[in-house]
Amino acid sequence: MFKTLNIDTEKEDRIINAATKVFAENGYKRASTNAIVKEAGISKGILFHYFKSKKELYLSLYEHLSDMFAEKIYDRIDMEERDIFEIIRQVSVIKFELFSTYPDLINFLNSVFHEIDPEVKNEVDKIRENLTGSSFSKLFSNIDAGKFRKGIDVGKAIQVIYWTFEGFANQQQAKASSMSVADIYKEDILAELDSYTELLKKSFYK
Amino acid sequence: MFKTLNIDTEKEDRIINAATKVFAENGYKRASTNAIVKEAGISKGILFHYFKSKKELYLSLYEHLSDMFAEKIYDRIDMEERDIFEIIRQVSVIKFELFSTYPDLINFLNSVFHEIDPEVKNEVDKIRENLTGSSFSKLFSNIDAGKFRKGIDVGKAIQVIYWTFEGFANQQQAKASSMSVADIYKEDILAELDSYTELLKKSFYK
Amino acid sequence: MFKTLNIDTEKEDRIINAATKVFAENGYKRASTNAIVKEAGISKGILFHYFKSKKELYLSLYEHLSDMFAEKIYDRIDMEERDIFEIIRQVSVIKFELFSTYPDLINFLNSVFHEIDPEVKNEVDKIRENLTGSSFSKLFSNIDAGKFRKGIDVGKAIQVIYWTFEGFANQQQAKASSMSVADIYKEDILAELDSYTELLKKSFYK
Amino acid sequence: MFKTLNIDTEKEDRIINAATKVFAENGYKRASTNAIVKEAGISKGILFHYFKSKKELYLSLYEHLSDMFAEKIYDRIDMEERDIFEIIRQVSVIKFELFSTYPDLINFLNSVFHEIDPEVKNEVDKIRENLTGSSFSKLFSNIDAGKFRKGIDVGKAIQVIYWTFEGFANQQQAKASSMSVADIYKEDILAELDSYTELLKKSFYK
DNA sequence: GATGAATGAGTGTTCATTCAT
DNA sequence: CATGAATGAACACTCATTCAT
Repeated sequence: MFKTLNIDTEKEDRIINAATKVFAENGYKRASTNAIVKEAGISKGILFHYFKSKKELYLSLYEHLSDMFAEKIYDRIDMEERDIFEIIRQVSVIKFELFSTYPDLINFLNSVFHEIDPEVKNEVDKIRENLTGSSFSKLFSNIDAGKFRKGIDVGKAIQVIYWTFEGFANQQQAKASSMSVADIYKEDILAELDSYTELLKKSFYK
Repeated sequence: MFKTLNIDTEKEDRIINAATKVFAENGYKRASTNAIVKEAGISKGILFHYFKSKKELYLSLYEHLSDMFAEKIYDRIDMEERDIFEIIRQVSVIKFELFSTYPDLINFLNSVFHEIDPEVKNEVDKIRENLTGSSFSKLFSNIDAGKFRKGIDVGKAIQVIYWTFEGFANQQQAKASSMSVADIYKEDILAELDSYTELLKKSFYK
Repeated sequence: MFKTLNIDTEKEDRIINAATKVFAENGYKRASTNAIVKEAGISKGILFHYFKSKKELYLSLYEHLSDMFAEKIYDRIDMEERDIFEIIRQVSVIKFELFSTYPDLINFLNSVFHEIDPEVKNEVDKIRENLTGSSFSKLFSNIDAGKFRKGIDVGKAIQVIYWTFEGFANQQQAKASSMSVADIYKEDILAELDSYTELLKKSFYK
Repeated sequence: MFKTLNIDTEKEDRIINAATKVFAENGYKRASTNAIVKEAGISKGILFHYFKSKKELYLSLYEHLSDMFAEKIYDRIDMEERDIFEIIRQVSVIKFELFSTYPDLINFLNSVFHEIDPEVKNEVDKIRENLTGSSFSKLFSNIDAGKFRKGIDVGKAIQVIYWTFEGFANQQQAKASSMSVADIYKEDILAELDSYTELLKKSFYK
């Protein structure tokens, strides 16, 4: 399942959504297959017919959703863009939108990122390497270094920019966890994000 | 326990160390009280005599270790220092040293930071607010804004600096998880850290 | 199935072989119909189309293989022979040969013999009575009692001879389970068997 | 448990008896820990507190009961006896008595003997080697070979005697499974046993 | 005839928590 | 204070059997 296109997409979707939600809310260990089948409206047996173990379900789901996530990003991003701020801004906007549309998806990917359960940690890391190794570098491979001021180590500057946007996203998400989803995607947030962009441009660019 | 000074400090220490280790390695849900009492060499009964539930043990431990952690930082930091890079650098160095000496402590605090189990998430957040709300602002309350170039939003610049150091620390820790502890605290790391300092100083300072 | 001649003999054979193997290795309860269909390369549905339950498959298989086994014995045995040692020796040799050729068959029949699962025990016993009741007595009905020494209870002597060969066979099989099948049928074994024959002849015969 | 004397002998006994019965009636795989705890009147948890798995329970039980069984035999047997028929007769009588008193015990040991479940087969064999290796040879080490007729291979004769009594016991037990326990230990059986003794003595002894 | 997805009761095992000693 | 035996609900997973296709 997940790897090949399936006719019974509707049931597949129900499993994906249910598992995503339950894992996102509880982490690997606490998430119970009982909760997943209940949420998906399927029987215990069929879950283990598709996935031979909870672990396999978790890892398949991670791989599937990571792929899907990357795909959604690349679908909408302008690959000709060579300004790093513009690239990261586009990514941020897409992430925010995805979060509004599929909050569980993002929450699941975040929770996988920080999962420490030894039962899955190693495999998660292995999958992550395959994915991000390629995608991260692809995203930033095309940057126009000519825009940076002389004397600036461009590689490190990119890191600083990346960490800034990451930190900002985390900060927003921490705030968001106490809001309703409806309030999250706002002009205010983008405005604040842009003020960071401005600060860093003023500092790093010619 | 933990709040009041206890005569039986030796047993208290054994519990702290055992619980820290087991929670750090497994997260809240997967950590079993059996593993903790075994590691600590105490009986099941006495653990639940001191702490009325696993949850209370977890939260008390978090509060205790957070306090201890903050204390260790403040003990060694030069509170007269007004240069933000110097402050953060000091904090970073202390963190690295603590990690070498008490790896479980840092791993526990990190795992708590990312814990999503609904059974403890809310209380963890509440405790965190109490701690960081005060300590973070105290650390940075004294910053000399005069060093920043004109037109720079100092508050945001501080955030950028903070996120940079945080991102750097995470990056190092990810690398470190595949090294032996002995190899972690090295001149190389500090040198690289300093190159980020230099980059940011060049960009933000007059 | 099994009772009537079937056109699709090839599929029938695959089921027989698969079920024999899986039941032989695991006993009734532990043997799973999944393992059988997988081994046979057939679908779940068709197995339950042919046999309405696992129990029926097991009992039919037992009956079928018992019949086949008896048939193979009677096919090759000299029915004119009236010396009990010669008869039992012939049977033993045929058994050894069958075991080399169809180890699963013998292992299955042995495992059925000792099966204690209440779900099948009664029916197994009933089938066994039908078979051995007739075949055992037929085999020994023709014995030449005149060869035995006076004063010997011939019926009991036959029992002793039978138990001896049975005990010997079990002993060899226990040894054999730690050997490769290739090493089992050997002159050594027959020589040892003959030394028991000699001992009993010397003791029971005139 | 089982290895050391326990104060709570009464509960231990309930577990032993319950497990013996359930395993005896169903074999390893089919026996359910649910049935055992119900029969013993204990909770699920405490069973797994004493024995970390069903497998460990099974093997411990086998070791314990084998020991106990051997002990009961050696306690009552006359170790000075040098006549093999007398020795085997004594053992048979004790076995029959034990079977009347503790039918589950004997049934359990028999079922273990023929257990083929790969999950326990190897360990069972290992335990059996430890036990029977020593006890069987001890029992027969003292035999008076002078009583046998010249030309008789004494070692093989002993095997024949042993297999005869074993075969007889199996035959009786097969009959017994369709009788009530009350009818089993009877003069008739011993009389028949003695007629086999007589036959073999007449044949093997001077 | 033939498939294999689907069911749900059943399994062995874990675990926070209690309580008699 | 201190112990660890005891509980029972919850867990991941299995499996004979059914049935729509």
